[in-house]
Amino acid sequence: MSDERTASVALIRKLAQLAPLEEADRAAIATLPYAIRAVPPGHYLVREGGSSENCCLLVSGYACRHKMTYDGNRQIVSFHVRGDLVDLCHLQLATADHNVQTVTAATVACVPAARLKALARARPMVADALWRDALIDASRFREWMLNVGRRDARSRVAHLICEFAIRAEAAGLGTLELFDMPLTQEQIADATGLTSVHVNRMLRRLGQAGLIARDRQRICILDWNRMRLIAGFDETYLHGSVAAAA
Amino acid sequence: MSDERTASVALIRKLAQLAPLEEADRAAIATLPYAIRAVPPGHYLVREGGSSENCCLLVSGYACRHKMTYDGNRQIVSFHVRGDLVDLCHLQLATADHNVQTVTAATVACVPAARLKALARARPMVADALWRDALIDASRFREWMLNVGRRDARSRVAHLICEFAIRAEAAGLGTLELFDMPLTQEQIADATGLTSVHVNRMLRRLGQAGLIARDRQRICILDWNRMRLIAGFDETYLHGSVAAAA
DNA sequence: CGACAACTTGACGGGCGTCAACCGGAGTGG
DNA sequence: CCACTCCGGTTGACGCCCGTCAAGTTGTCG
Repeated sequence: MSDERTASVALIRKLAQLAPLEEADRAAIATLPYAIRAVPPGHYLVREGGSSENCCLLVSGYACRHKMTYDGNRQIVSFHVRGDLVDLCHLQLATADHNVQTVTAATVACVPAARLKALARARPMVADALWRDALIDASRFREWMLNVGRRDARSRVAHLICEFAIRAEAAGLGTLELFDMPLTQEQIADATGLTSVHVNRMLRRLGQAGLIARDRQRICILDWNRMRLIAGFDETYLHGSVAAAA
Repeated sequence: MSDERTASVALIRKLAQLAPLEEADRAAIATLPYAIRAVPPGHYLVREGGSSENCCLLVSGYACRHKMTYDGNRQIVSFHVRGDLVDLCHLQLATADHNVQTVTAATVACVPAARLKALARARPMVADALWRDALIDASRFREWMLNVGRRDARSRVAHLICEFAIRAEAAGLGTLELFDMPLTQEQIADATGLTSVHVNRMLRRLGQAGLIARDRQRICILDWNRMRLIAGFDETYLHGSVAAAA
C-alpha cells in the first residue's frame, strides 16, 4: 500500500508539471486503480501490432520505444525514465505501432486505459496534461529525426547525452553534470542510427576532447558550453516548463 | 461563403475519419469561425520559436514541417495534404518547436485555437478526434525515424513514395497507382536525410527497375508488391481506419 | 531569347559500416 | 576459489555508400 501511495504521487507529480491541477484533479487521480509490477531488463511492455487495456507509468528504471525493419534493424525512437507515461497512445489507438521494452530492471504501475480516459473526460486539466505529454513526445521525435537525419555521428551522440542530462535532472535522478545513462553502446547506436563500433569511437573522442568523462554507465559532462555547441543542443523542444506557460 | 462551406465540410470530414461524430458534434464544428487565406509556395505558416493563436486547416495544396540545425541543415519531418490540421500543437504548447511551410501554393482555413480548444472541451468526440490526429502524427514521426535511421537510400525514397500514394488516395487526390508528388528532389532529400544528388540516383534506379514511372512530379507506381518489399512499407503506422476501431 | 531553378550525370573522397580480434567484468558451476 | 562462459566494450584494417563538387541539360517564366 505504500507502493500505491508512491505511484499515485508520481502520477500527480508528472501531470502537475504539465498542467495546473486543482485539488479535485489530484483527488480524482489518487482514486485511479492500478497494479504495480516489477519487470526484468529487456521485458516488453508493449508489442508492435498488439493492443493493451493498460497505460503504464514507469515508477523506476529505464525503458525505450523502438521499431524494427523487416531485415531486423532496430531504431530506438525514445527513452523513458521514472515518471514517464509510456503508452498513452493506447488511450486513442487500438493497435500499437511500436514496441516498448525495459532497458534496466523496472517497476511499472498499470492503469486501466478506460479509467484514465474517463478521468480525462471528467477533468479537463487532466486531459490537457495528458494531451500535452503526447505532444511533447512528438516534439522529441521531431528533434531526434533532425539528429539522425542531419547531424554527424559525434553530434548525434553528444545530443543524446545532453537530452539524458536534462531529463535525468528533471526526474530527480542526478544533476546536469553527473547522471546515469544505463545504456549499452549498442542501444545508443540504435537510438542515433549508428553502429555500436562507431558510437564507441565517438564516445572516446568526446572523452579525449575533455567534454565528458565516463565511469561504467555514469556520465559526467565536463563542459556544457562546448557540448551544447557540438550537439547543436537547444532544450526548447523538451518543453520543460509547460505548465507555467499555460 | 461557399469557401466557408467547403472549409467546414473539410474539417468535419477529417474529424469524422478519426472518431464517430454525432450530429451535434458536426453542428458545433460548423459554427467555428475561421478565415480563409491563399498563400504562395514557400510561405511560412508556423515559425520555430514563434507562437500562434490559430490552428490551420490545409484546404488545398501541400505543406511540410521541418527543423534546422545551427549550420543550416534542414530535416523535413512530415508532409501535409489537403484536409490536414497543420498545427494542433498550438492548442497545448505555447511556442512552436518547428516550422511549417507551404510546398506549393495553398489555401488554409485559420481557426482560433481558443475556440477549437473550447469545442474539444465541450464535445468529447471532437477531443478524441483531435487527440488521435496528434497521435497519428507522432506515429508517422516514428516510422520516418526508422526510415531515416535504419534504411538505405533506395528504401528511404521508395518508402516516402509509398506513403504519398496512400495519403494522396485518402485525401481524394489520386489513386494508389497514379498521383502527384509536387516535391523538388531537394525536398525529398531533406525528408529522407539524403542529398538531392543521391535522391536523383535512387529515383533513376527505381525507374530503371520498373517500379515507378515519373512524368514531372506525377508518380506512377508500376509494381506495388516490389515497392512494398523494397521500402519495407507497412501502412499500419498511418492508422488509416481508426474511427472504425474505436 | 535570356535567366533561373531544378534535374541529371560523372568523378572523387570521406565518414561510417563491416569484420575481426582482444580485453575485462560479472555471473555460474564445479 | 578457480575455470568457464558470455556479454559488452575497445581497437584496428579495410571497403562501400553516399556526400561533395562541378559541369551540362532541361524546362519555365518573363
